[in-house]
Order: sequence, then structure tokens, then C-alpha cells
Amino acid sequence: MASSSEDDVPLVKSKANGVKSSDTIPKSVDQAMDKENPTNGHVEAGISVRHGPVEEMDVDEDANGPIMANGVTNGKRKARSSVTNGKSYKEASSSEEDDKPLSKRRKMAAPPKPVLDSDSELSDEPLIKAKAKMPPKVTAAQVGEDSDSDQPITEKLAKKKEKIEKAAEKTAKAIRAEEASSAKKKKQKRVDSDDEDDVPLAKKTTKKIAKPKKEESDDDIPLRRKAPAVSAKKDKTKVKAEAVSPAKKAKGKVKAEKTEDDLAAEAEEEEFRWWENMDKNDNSIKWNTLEHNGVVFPPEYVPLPKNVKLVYDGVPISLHPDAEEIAGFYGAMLNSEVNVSNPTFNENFFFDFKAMLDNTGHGKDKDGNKIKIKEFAKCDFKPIFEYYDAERQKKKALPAVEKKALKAEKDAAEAPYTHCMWDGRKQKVGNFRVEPPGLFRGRGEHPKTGKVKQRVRPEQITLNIGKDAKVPTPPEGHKWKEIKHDQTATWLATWQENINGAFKYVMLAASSDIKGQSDYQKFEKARELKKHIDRIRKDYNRELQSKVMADRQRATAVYLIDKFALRAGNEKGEDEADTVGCCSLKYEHVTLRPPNTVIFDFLGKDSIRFYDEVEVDTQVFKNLKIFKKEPKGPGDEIFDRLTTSALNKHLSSYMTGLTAKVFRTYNASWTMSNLLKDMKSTGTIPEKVKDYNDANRQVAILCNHKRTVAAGHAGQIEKMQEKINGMLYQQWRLKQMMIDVDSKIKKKKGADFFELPEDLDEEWVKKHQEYLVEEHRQKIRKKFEKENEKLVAEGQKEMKDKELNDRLKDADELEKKFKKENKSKKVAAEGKSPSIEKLEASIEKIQQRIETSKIQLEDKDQNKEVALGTSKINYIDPRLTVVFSKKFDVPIERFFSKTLREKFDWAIKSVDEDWEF
DNA sequence: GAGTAGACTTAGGAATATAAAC
DNA sequence: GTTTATATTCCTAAGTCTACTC
Repeated sequence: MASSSEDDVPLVKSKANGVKSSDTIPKSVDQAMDKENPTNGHVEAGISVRHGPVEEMDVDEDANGPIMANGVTNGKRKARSSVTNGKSYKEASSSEEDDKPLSKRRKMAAPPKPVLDSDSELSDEPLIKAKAKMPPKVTAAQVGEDSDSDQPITEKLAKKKEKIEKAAEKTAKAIRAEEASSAKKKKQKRVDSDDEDDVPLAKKTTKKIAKPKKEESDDDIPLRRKAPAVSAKKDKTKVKAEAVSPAKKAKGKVKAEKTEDDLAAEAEEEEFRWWENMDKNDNSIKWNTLEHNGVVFPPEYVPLPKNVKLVYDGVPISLHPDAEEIAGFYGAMLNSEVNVSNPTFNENFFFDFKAMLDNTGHGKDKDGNKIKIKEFAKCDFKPIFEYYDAERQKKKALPAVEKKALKAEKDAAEAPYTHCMWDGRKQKVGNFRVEPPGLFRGRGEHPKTGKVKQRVRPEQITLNIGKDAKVPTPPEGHKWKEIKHDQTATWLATWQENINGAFKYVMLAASSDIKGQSDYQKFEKARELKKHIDRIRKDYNRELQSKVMADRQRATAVYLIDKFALRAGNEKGEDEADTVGCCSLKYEHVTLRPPNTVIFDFLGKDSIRFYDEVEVDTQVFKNLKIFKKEPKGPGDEIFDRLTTSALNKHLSSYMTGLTAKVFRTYNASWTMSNLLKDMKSTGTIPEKVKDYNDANRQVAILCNHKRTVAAGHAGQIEKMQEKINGMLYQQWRLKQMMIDVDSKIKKKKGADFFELPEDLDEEWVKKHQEYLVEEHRQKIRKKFEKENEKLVAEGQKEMKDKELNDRLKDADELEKKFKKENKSKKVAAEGKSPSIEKLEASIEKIQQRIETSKIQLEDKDQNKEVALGTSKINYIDPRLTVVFSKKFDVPIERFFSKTLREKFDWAIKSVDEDWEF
């Protein structure tokens, strides 16, 4: 990265080709910042937006691709693997310069700006030296770093890999052999759930680290001590044998008269409880035997009926089926405002559509005359939309029986693909369907949104399957791209999509053992962080004052990640939406308001806005000021001397596997843990659920999990409020009736008790009464009609209108009653032999309903733009929820849906109410 | 050391199923 | 029974991070 020589040619490109900070921070700068008022990049005078160096960048325009709106080129930004179908997309072909080393790419004409005072004693210290001060690393990632060898790392790793693979295969064979010979014995042993039997085969034969059964006690052993990463890596032969022939465990216990489903469910029930014997380190071999049936392809394109056509310039056009299919993609989503009103979406779609038209000879009118489609604006997709919409409606309107039959048919066709056999255990596959072709719906301002996502053919799909398993037959006339037997991978199939070159994978469902294990490890890692967090915080607090710029930036970034749960913020490519995380924050995303308030305003993952005004440590405030210091301006990165790799490398020196992401899990779970711990949830189940959701919401807010407010939300809230008001009125009337029963009650209870509730006034009452009367009338009418229908159906005479009018008198009576009440300010007691006790009981009943409704309303409103699901599914240790459920006696079903209960089966079965995060 | 391919997790919104209200 | 609201599941884009390559 940085070197002292770079300082000689200042303002060389940093990781995002922006302005780069100097290596070190002299005292004078620190002191100056102490005196100065902190700068606000957006508004404060004196900070000009464009400085010399930034202007210099204009030079880059031809050489390094387009200059972004903020004046910064993105020449070096990361892009996903390139795709070789450059035909349709108008990508400015990435510059040849990209291949050149940074130093050669461009030279800044401007002389080095004296950003800092003449360098302090540290100024010339090469970064690499500064880095040497970092704590030693012991992660698996650094396996090849034995400095004592001259052998290239890659070579070493390749050899190691070869060795490991051989050993793994040998072990796998041994296991298979042993499995076969000892299957019977094992079955018997399983029944007795012998501890020893749960020990993975491989572990029995290799040197095993003694491990207590419960993971809680296990926690006390630091991961590193348990099995150093290096040896863990070397020891790939210690196959994950928890997974070895576990299905056998389920057998031998079944009771007689059970249905097949029961048996299957029970077999599933008796799964091996992998979480009781989890090797937290060994991630190398994921399976020994793997059988599956491949993937389900989407149906081939069915051309539109002859009468449904794209209309171009007022003329219905016949298209080649390939072009028509693309027109159909667009036509079918005309109701998707977000997309079809996005110019980029339309532009990209039309570019690809036209390319296909060029290939297929455009269209023909009814007389067979060729029509060239040139302008998007002249295309009318409405007939196509209407056709597809009608199809949708038709499908929706199908009788329930037919719907069911169709579903059953589909389920039957897909049945072979829904599960696989993973080390002999039946496991659910997640996304066994190949993604259908369509238009790419990139989020936010994705430059490729709207492009055509092509149909995936078997020739593009690589399968991963056991060596001994039967390879699924590809669709007729096709073949698979490749068959792999990669035991270190968990995917069953993979292909590369044509838009971004992203790899797509078919993997197991969240409820599978392998995903469960991974989830478990994730939360255990977060719990492990508890033991290191104090030291980490102490260190970064100290390093906030480091003279070495890189270190100070790193410390500041860790502070932000730890405190505000920011994402790491990898570099992004120019072909992606411009979103950021911590390390990629830019000048304009952070505003400083003295004395120590920081305003974050940026688009994060999925282009979701992150806006927060927070108070920070004064040193952090000062640092951010320094990192934003001239000549930096909009477009420049704040942490220009920091990359996520460097950050994670540093973090991993504290704890194996510690990365920025772990902080989010840790902080989310830790927050939830504390909230639940302090909670004295009493009352009804809905109240307890609300308490839980409140805590969940706080975590979701911490993680900035948002959703768009549903259309009609305001109306729904209003409706709920009206309902509550109605109940309040009803309650008030009952109170008035108490006075009617016992006039002394007013004195006894105090006048306040009988006041009209605050939210209601006379005007509202009148309107509500009108509503009630009208409602009553409607009810009478409906009942009358229904009864008449019944009479007709029974062959009897209909009742006459007179009967209806007689019945409607009841509503008139109600109207009169209300009027009288309004006039006399008195409410006569209703019902048979009314008493104070009876009325009080009714009031109390309504009170409870009011409370419940109020809770629901509050819950709904507070949740309107917060998505609770993401944190519940990914960040909050599910065991915390289980503890809450047990401690407060709320069924777990109230928190976890069926799929979540399957996903978190390990959590539900592994803790009691004393468990702590 | 930088760049990136590849594998995996995280994420919001659409589609669908279910429950509640009418 | 039908409509509407809510919950759940599905879908796949968009992140993170490791390991490999140059």
C-alpha cells in the first residue's frame, strides 16, 4: 500500500483513486484540530469542494473511464467477475489503464500540497514497518505465512491442498468401509445414545481434543487453544464425521402403528444433535457422500397467442419468439412502477431488446411488411401486460380444488429435487429451481438494472456431487458444464449469470444441518468476541491517537463499526450501485457538527439510506476531521488508508475468525441479551410478545433494517384508532349507566372517572352515533335479505318490505336514544337487572380490549418502517429467544414461524432458561 | 500486495398462504 | 363466502470475506 515514496508524489490515487492522506499525523495537525472548530464538509466556508488535485483528475476522463458526478473516477474500483457478453451493455469498456500498476497510471501535475507540517520523526516510516507493530497473527488465513521458508505461498498451499485432498479421500474411504462393517453395531449403540457413539468416527481414530458435551462449558476454551488454525487446516483429514452415517441413529426406535409421515418426522426428530459435539474449527470437509438429482429448470417460453402483440407506433407487430419473450418480460411488469419509471431500467431493457431484434429481424405487421423497432417511446406493451395480467387473474380465480391439484402436480414434479442425501441424511435443498430468465432488477441506482437476464442452460451448470453418486441426467439433448466432487464446498450446483458475472449457487435450506452448524458457529464466534472485546476497545481507543495515519484510520473505523454497527464496506465496482459501508465512507457521507456530533448520511446495502446523528468520542470527532481535511473533498474516501482486508487482518489477530461482520452479530445479540435480561415481562401473552418485539425493534434499528412503509398504512392506523375510540365511547356509556343505577357512585369514584375520554369530543360522539345507527340499519337489512334468500331457497314466500321497515324501527329507536342521551346528558342503564358489579365487569372487559388494541396499534406504527425479520433471522442469537420463551412462558411459536423453528432447531433444543449469550 | 474469483451470508420486496373482518 | 389484512415463504440481489493469482 503506502510507502514513503508515495508521499513524494502526493495525492496519488488511494484505493478509490481519490486523494490520499499522508502517512503520518504530526503533532501540529493534532493540535491544530484541537483548536479549530471542526469542519462540516457540506456547509462550512473555507473548505472548497474542488481542489487542485481533484481537478487534475479530469485528465483521467479518457484514460480511466467516465468521471462520476462528484468528479471522481472509479478506475480502480472492484467489479464482480467480468462477463464476456459485452455486446449489449453500453459499458464504457474499462480502460486499459486498469491493468497498469497504480503508480504508472497517472501523475498529478500539482506539486505536493503541504497537507501536514514537515514530517515528524515517524513521517518516513514505511507503512510496512508500522504494520509490524501489529499483534501477531494466527489465523487460518495466514497458513502460508511461515516466514522461514522461501517457498512461494501459493506453491506451499497447492502442495498442502494436494496432501489434504489425498488424506481426506483416504479417510473418507476408511469411513465408508467402517460404516459398512459396523453399521449394525452402531445402530444398537445409538439407541442407548452412548456419548462415545456421538464422537465422530474420524475423531475416534485421530487425536481428539477432549471436549465437554455442553457448549457452554466449551466456551471457556479460546478457539485458538482448542485447535490452532494452522493445524486445523493441515488436519483436513479430521473429517467432519458428525455427519457420518447419522441416519442410522434414527432407526430401531420406531413404534408400530405410526403413519409414514409420523415415522419420517420422528426419524427427523431423532437426528444427531450435532450441536452437542460441534468442532468449531474444522470447516474443511463438508461432506463425504452426497447424492442429489440436480436442478429444476424453468419452463420453456410459451409464445403469446396470435392476437396479443406488441404495438409499435400504433401498429401491432409480430416478433420472433426470442424477441417476443423479452418484450414479454417488460410487458408483464408494466405495473411495477419502480422499474418501468426508471430511465436506466428502460434504457438497458431497450438496448438488450433491440440487440435481440437486430438478431431476429425485428418485426412484421399483419401484412408481413418488415417493421424496424427503433424507439422505446413508440413501443406499447399494454396488450402484453393485459394478457399476462388476465392470466394471473384467471389463475387466482381458479376454484380451490383446482388450485390444489395444480400445486400437487407441481410438488410431485419437483419432489425429486427438494431434498438430497448428505452423508446419508436426508436434507432439504434451498433453491433447487434455476432462476428463470427475465429483466435484472438491480436495486437503487444500479447501472445495469433492466438488462435481460438470460435463460440458463444445462451447459452452463456445474454440479457438485459425491464421486460414487449417480450423476443426474441432464435434460434431453443437453449436457452439464462440469461435474465436480468438491467436498469442501456446500453447493450442489452453480452457474454464472450474464449480467454481473455473479456466481449463483444451489445450496441447502436454512433448516439443513450444514447451515445450522454454520449458524451455530457464527453465534459462537460472536460469543467468543465477548472475551476479547475489552482488549479490542482498549486498543482502538489508544490507537485513535496513533501517529500513523493507517493505524489511526483503522482504530476510528473499528470504533464506528463497534459503536454503530456499520458494515465493513468493501470497495465496489463501477458497474454496481454506488453504496458504501464503513471503510468506503466518502467525504460527503459524514458531516461534523461541533463539539462532537457526527451525522452519517449515506446509502448502504441495497441502497437503503443510513441516516443517524450520533455523539462520538472527541478523539473520534477530531480524527474524522483530520481524515476529511484538505485537499479532500466530495468523492474522496474518508478511510483512504484502510481496506476491509487490512481491517479484518488486524481484527483476526485478536481472535481467530474475527472480522468486521462479527461485530454486528455480537452487538445485535449483546443488545438483545441485555434488553431481555432486564425485562420483567408480565401480563398477557400479547404484552409479552410486544415486549420481545420492542427489544427486537431496537436491534433492528441498530442494524438499520428498514422496509418501505406499506401503501395504506396511514389509513389502517386511522381505522384502528377509530376502533379504539369506539370502545372508549362504549366504555364511557357503561360508566354513565353506573350513575343511572346508583347516583352516589359519582361521588364514590370521583367525577374524573365519568368524564368523556380526552380523545373524544361531542362532535365526534355525534358522528360516531350516526355511524352506529347506520351500521345497525345495515345489519338489519342484511339479515333481512339473507332470511329472504333462505325462504326462497326453501320454496317459501319472501317477507314483505313492511317487515323490514318494522325491523328498522329498532335503529330508529337507537337514534332516538342517542339524541335523548345527548340532550339529558344521562345514559339509562341497559340490560336485564343492571348492577354496578355487572357494569364494572363490562367496563373492565372493554378496558382489556382497549389495551390490547392500543398495543397493537403502537406496535404496528412503530414497525411501519422497521423490518424485524432480518435481525431475528440473522443477528439475534436464537437461543436468546428460546430463553425468553421459556422464562416468560410464551410459546416459541409466537416468535418463530414453522420455517424459523426448523432453522433454529438446534437452538430450541439446546438451551434452558438459564442460558446466557 | 493488489486484484479478483468464488463461496457463502444477509437483505428487502414479491408472491403466496393464512387469519381476521366483513 | 368474500374481502382485506397479516404472516410467511420465496426469490434473488447485494453484501462480506477467504483464498487464489499475478
